[in-house]
Amino acid sequence: MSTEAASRRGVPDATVARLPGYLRALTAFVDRGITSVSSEELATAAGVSPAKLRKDLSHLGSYGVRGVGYDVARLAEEITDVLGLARDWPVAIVGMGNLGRALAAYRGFATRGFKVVAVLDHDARLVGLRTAGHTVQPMSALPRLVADEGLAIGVIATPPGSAQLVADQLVAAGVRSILNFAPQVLSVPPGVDVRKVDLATELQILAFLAQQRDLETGAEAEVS
Amino acid sequence: MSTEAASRRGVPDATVARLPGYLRALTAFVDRGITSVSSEELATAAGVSPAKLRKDLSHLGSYGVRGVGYDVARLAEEITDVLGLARDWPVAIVGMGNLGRALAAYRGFATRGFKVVAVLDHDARLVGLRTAGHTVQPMSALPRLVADEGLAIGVIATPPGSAQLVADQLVAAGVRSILNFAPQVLSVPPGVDVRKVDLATELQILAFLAQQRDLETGAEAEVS
DNA sequence: ACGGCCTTGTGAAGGTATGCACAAAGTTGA
DNA sequence: TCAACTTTGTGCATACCTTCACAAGGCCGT
Repeated sequence: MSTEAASRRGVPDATVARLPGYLRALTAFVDRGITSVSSEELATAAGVSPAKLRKDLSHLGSYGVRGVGYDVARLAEEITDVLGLARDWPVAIVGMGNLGRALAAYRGFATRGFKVVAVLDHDARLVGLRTAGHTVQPMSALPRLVADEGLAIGVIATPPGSAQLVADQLVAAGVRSILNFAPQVLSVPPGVDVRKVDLATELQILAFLAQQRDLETGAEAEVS
Repeated sequence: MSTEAASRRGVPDATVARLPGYLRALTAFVDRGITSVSSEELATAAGVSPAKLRKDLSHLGSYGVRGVGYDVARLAEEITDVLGLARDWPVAIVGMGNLGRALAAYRGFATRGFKVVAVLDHDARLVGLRTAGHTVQPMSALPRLVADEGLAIGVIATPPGSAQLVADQLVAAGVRSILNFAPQVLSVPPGVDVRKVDLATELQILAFLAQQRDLETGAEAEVS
């Protein structure tokens, strides 16, 4: 894939991608007052197999007790630590269209280690408007946000045509983590991480699976 | 068109996940009036390596010409066909909160093989309201939508607490493809496909990568 | 007609991820 | 104290994915 592929700190990429799910399941157990879980219970709650869960957790160290299971609070803290969520990460959302406003209003940030410190838009007509408790700022505010607020993560919620420009501006300001909602491949220098969330891609994969299902069902019907 | 069923069944998951990206890049080439591309050009536009692209396309059959490249229109048509996008898939969006409304207003559906045939909400107070050209319908409308409109894909944009219930209702009505935006593991019977889009998970993965970067930079500084 | 030049398609190799099965290790109860 | 029980952690085998390197194959100029 990108620059440094494989595993960092010995934790495989596939495992890292599942850790947030484990953390969410653990948080739910905490809320229900459950203090200890087996790999089977946690795996079910997270939607994976017990073997996979144990293998994943083994990459973080030994935090379970044989014959008993895992201490919910301790494991949650360990995963929080590994993911780097012990502190809050300042996030800025760029692009105040429908999606940008919905993201700005999303309440899930605060409880999961993130804090929206600013919302921005390239369009001067939107600058100054208030939405979801934030005043829309111009792109020129980026350097100050990085310097004063420690802005570390940029969320791109613009139309695809503006996404690369916004990415360039984020990178120029010193942001090195980007979450891109625009259906557009971004080119960024080494040392900058980009992750992509794409509705159309997911739907198209579902369409493929659905068609596959229909074809196979038809084939079976023919055989029998 | 000739070797359909046989070759498509063997398309690896990882390849299927990249096909939408190739299709998008090809569409962009069509718009620019370009009729032929090499694996190198297409790979760059899609953000993958040329070798990976060629291997992926080889799973669909031989649609390139050695020494020349790929015919843009023909390859786009082939991928459209493999993904099952030759026809439009009827989609319903459930949950008219901020995210649901943003999704309902998203214009990318129509051009990519999907058609929003209905938006629904469990809350009776929202039923009847108009948003983005649709009238919000109650959940009880689902069976009719499946029967009359051929509804095939359900998008869940509800709070996590309602997601499982909505999934159950979708499945009961006959929907077998679900795109879940709620941070909640869904349990569905065999034969139903669920894909998940989760903002918080993606941000947490970015946080992990950012922390690794910081740690490694620090470590290098110590060494030198 | 044909040799030179390109780019595809693909075997082979290496690397990752997954699932199985069981030994290791801790707990519980008598 | 100790034996029986439970569940973790992990070695191994397998499947999957990616990358490399090059032979196969088609076009173009002469």
